[in-house]
Amino acid sequence: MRELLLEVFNKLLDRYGKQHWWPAQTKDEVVIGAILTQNTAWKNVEKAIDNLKKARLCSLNDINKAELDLIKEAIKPAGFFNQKGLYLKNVATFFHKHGGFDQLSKFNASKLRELLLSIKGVGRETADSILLYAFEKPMFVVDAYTKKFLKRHEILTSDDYELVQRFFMENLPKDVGLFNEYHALIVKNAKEYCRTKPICRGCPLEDLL
DNA sequence: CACCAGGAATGTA
DNA sequence: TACATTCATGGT
Repeated sequence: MRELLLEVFNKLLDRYGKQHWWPAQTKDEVVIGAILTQNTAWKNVEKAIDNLKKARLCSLNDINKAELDLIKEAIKPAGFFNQKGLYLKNVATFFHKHGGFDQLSKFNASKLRELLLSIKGVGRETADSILLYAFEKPMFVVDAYTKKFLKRHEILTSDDYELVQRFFMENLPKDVGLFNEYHALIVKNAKEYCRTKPICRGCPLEDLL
C-alpha cells in the first residue's frame, strides 16, 4: 500500500507539477482563507481576501480589532458571511489569547489540533489545513475531493474522516512537503476528473482503474 | 433554471 | 452513531 500511494503521488506530480499551496502570502492569510473556503469555491475566497486587503483587515490582529460588520461586508463574496464573520473573530481571538504562532507552535500536532477544534467554526478539515499549511505540521488534510478521489480509483471507499486521514498518514512518511503537495494534487486531479466525467480518459491514473 | 463549491454547527432519532 | 437542515455568494 505504501508503494501504491507513492506511485500515485509520483504520477500526479509528474502530470501536474508542484501546486505551491497554500495560495496565500502570510500564515494569517492561510488561517483566514481556511475559514473562508468552507464549502466555497476558491475563486470567491480570492475576492473576499482581496476586499480584506483593501480594507486592511487581512491579518488576525486586524480582525481582532475590527468591527464585525466591516469584516462581514468584506467577505461577502465568499458566502455564509454572517457565520464566517463570527468564525474569523473566534479564530483571531484564539490566536491572540494563546500568543500567536510562536507560542502555539510549541504544542505537538495532536494537542494543537485539539485546541483548534475547540474553536467554534473550525472543524477537522479547517484545523488540519491550518496545521499543515500554516504551522507546517505533518498532518494530512482530507476533504470531499480526497474521498471522491479514493473511491473513483478504487483505493478506499470510506467516508470516515479520521479513517481516511490515518490511511494516508500510516502509509506515507510524515513529511510536510509530501503532505502539502499530495493534498493539493488530489484536489487538482479531482476537479478535473471527479465531477461530471464518468469515465477516466486521459487521467494520469487511468491504468489503475 | 438547477446545481455545486477546498465545511461546520445544530438538531433529531 | 447516523442523517437532515441551515448558512449565501458566484460560477457553470
